[in-house]
Amino acid sequence: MIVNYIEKANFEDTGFSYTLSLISGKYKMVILYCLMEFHVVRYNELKRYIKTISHKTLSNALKELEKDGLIIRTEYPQIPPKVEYRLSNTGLSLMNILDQLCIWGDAHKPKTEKADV
Amino acid sequence: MIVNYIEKANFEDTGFSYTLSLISGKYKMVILYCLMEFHVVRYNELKRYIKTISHKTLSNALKELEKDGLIIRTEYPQIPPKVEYRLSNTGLSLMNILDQLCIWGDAHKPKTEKADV
DNA sequence: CCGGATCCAAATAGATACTG
DNA sequence: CAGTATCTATTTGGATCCGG
Repeated sequence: MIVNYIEKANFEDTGFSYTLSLISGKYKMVILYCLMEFHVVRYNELKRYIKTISHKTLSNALKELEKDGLIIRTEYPQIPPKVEYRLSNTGLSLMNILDQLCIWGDAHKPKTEKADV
Repeated sequence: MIVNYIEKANFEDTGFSYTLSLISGKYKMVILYCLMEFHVVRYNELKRYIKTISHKTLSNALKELEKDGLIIRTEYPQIPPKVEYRLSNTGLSLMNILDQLCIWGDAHKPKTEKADV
């Protein structure tokens, strides 16, 4: 199945590119991991966890993750506002796979200055 | 293990980000799939397979893939030059994992107007 | 044939100010 | 509190010319 990618108009419409499009961007994965760790997180809480993220990047990423069905946004209509984010089941199922990328990466990552270099 | 990402300076130095850095870019995956399919491929051959890739993008991608140890470049010192590319064992081992991303993506990709294809 | 070098366009990310 | 709007900086990919 993997082979068809080349023929398929440069893999625009493949499952692989679809998956990658969900997690592309500098911070989406970090957000997902935060949600996995803390289960239910409010907007500013998330922003505090991911210290270096900007407002715009965070809010764009959250909107896309929600649109793609990986996370669930719950808004409480009150003053002051309260919004909570958490992983959907789809999001959770993706995390299992992404975890394998971590393991592979840890195994193959070049050791920095330790072993020999 | 996955949880430490948030603490780890925004996951700069994690296995996950390392893995993603290897395959980031618009065409790296396509190149890897080509090599997986055709085993040993010359530069211009590759360029013909991936019709829309530009010269610069292809050569940059190949250099990085080689530097990262995913592919092997063999140069034949002759006129005209001949250079062959193929997957390394490391590259091959990564493909197994990436294949799972394809499968997940195919399973979760929203169907577009066509029931099945 | 293989690719480097250069210049340009597009996409992505960050800083900051503002709003219900 | 939870965002949006705007303007800029950085990164990325593409087109083209040149050289061994």
